Amino acid sequence: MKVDLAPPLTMRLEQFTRFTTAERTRVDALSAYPYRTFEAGEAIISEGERAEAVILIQAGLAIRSKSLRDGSRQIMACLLPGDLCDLEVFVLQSMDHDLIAVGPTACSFIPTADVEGLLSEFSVLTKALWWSTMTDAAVLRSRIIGAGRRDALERLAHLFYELLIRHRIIEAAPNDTYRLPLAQHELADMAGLTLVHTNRTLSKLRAAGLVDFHDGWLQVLDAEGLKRLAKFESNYLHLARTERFTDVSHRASDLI
Amino acid sequence: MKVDLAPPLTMRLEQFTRFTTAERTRVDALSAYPYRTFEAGEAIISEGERAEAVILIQAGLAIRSKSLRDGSRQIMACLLPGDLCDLEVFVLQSMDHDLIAVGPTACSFIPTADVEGLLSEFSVLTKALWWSTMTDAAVLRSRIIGAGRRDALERLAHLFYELLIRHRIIEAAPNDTYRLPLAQHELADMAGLTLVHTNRTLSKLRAAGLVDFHDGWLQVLDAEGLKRLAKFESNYLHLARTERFTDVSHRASDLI
DNA sequence: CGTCGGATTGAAGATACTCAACATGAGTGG
DNA sequence: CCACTCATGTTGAGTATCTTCAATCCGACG
Repeated sequence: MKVDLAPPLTMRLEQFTRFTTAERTRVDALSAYPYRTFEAGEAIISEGERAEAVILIQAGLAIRSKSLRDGSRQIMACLLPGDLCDLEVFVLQSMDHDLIAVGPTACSFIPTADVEGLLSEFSVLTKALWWSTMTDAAVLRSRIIGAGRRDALERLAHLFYELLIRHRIIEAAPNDTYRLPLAQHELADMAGLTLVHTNRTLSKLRAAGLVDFHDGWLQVLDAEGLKRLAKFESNYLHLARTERFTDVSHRASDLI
Repeated sequence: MKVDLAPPLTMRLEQFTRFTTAERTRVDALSAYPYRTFEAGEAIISEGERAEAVILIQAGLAIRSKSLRDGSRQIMACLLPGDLCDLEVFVLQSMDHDLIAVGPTACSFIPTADVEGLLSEFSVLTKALWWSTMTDAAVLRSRIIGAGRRDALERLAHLFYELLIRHRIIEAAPNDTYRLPLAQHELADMAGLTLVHTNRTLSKLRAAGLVDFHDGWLQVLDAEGLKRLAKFESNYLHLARTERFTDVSHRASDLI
C-alpha cells in the first residue's frame, strides 16, 4: 500500500535542501538505474578493488567492514537504502575496506561517466581538496578499528605511527621525532583510555624501546617495531598518486 | 636552514596528484593568507558555531574534540600543518564538535568567498552529494566517541537509536521497527565487542524493555528510554536544512 | 536422525577503570 | 628564599567490565 513514496536517496538529500522540480527530477533519475541484487554475505566490493561506479543502496542493508589479519573484524558503517557509497571512487585509488551485503540487497551502479557529468567542471585543485576530505574520512574509519579491535598498547602504537607518517609527509619529523604538545590526559582522550592506564601503557612502550614521549616531543626509536606492534596497514592513508603520476624522488609512499 | 620548502598544504596535496606550475601557484596561494595564532587550549571554533571560513593549519597542532555531558571527552582527530578543516562549512549548518589548539598554533582563515570561487559552479545537486559525504564523516566521528567513551550497553543503545533515526528518514521504520538482518556476531563486530558480551548486553536491553531484536528485525519499544540511555545527541546527523528552507510537514528534525 | 550455524549460559581470567596517595616542577605570593 | 598552590606525572590496590574458553540448547535442513 505504499503510494507516492520518493526514492530513499531523494528523501535523504531533501534533509539538506529542498529541490526545485527540475532538480528533483535530476535527483530522482539517480535512483532509476537498473540494480543488481546481492545475497547476504556477498561482497559488493572488496578491499583493494578499484570501484568503477558509484554505488547506491536501493534496498536492503550493507556494511563497510575491515578484516584484520588476526581474524577479527570491525564494521565501520552501516549503509541504508538511499545511501551512496564510494563517491570516493573518483579520487581514491582503491578501496581500503570491504562493502558487504548483510541481507538481500539491491544496489544500483551509477556509471562513472554519468556522475562525471555532474563533476566535470571540477578543477584538479577541487579534486585535490575532495581527496583531502576523503582521506580524512579514511583516517576516521581507521580510528574506529583502533578503538574497537585494538588494546591499549596497540592503540597508542598505532596513533604514534600514524602521526609519524603524517609528519614525514610534511617533512616535520627529523630523526623520527615530532612535536606532540599533549598532556597524557589528552593522549588518553585520543586513545579512549583513562589517564592512569595511558600512563602505564606509555611506560611499556618506553620500556620496549619503541618510543619516548616527553616534554611535548615524541621520538620514535624503533619505527619498524612500532609499526609491527600497531599492526599498521598503510593503505588507508591513500598516499599513492592516482593520476598523472610521475616519478619524484621524494614520495610519501616510500616512507612507510 | 630550511630552504625551498613548499607549504605543508601543497606537500600534502601533492600526495594525490602532481600539479602543473599554474595549478601549483594556485594551491600555494591558499597557504598565503594571513594567519592568526592560538594559545594551547584555546578554541579555534566551538561546537554549535557556524564557521565562516575554511581553516588551514599553518603550524602547530589542533584537535577535533567532543565533550560529553558527563565530563568525559573524546578527541576524534588530530590536525597537522597543511590540514584543512571545515571545508564542510559550505554545506553543514554548524559544528558538531570543537576545534582546539593544543600548542601554539597558527591558522589561516580562507574567506568563504575565495573558496566559493572554486566551488561556485557547483549545482545544488552536487552540493547535496557533498553534504552526504560530510554527514557520513560525522557519523564516523560519532562512532569513535561511542567506541572510546561508551560502555557496551550505551554503545548498542546508541547504535540502535541511530539506525532508528536513519530509518525514519527514509520512512522505513513503521512502529519503530526496522529490518536488521544481522547475526549477533555481526552486531558484535559493529560495536567492537565479543559475541558473548554482545549477547548478554542484548538481554539486558531486552529486560529493560527498550528494544527487542529477533529474526532479523529490530523493534524499539521505548524510543525515549533508548535515547536517554545512549546519551544520544542528534546534532551530528545534521538534519536541519541549511538553505532555502521551507516548512514541510514531514521533516526529520521533528523525528528526533 | 544427525549435523550445523546461531543463540545462550557458566566460570575463570585479562584488561582497563576507579580511587587514592605521592612525586615533581613551575609559578606565585609572602 | 621559602611556603604554597596547581598542573602533571607516577605508582598501588581493589574492582568492574569485557574476554576467553567451554558447554549446552535450539531450529533449520539434509
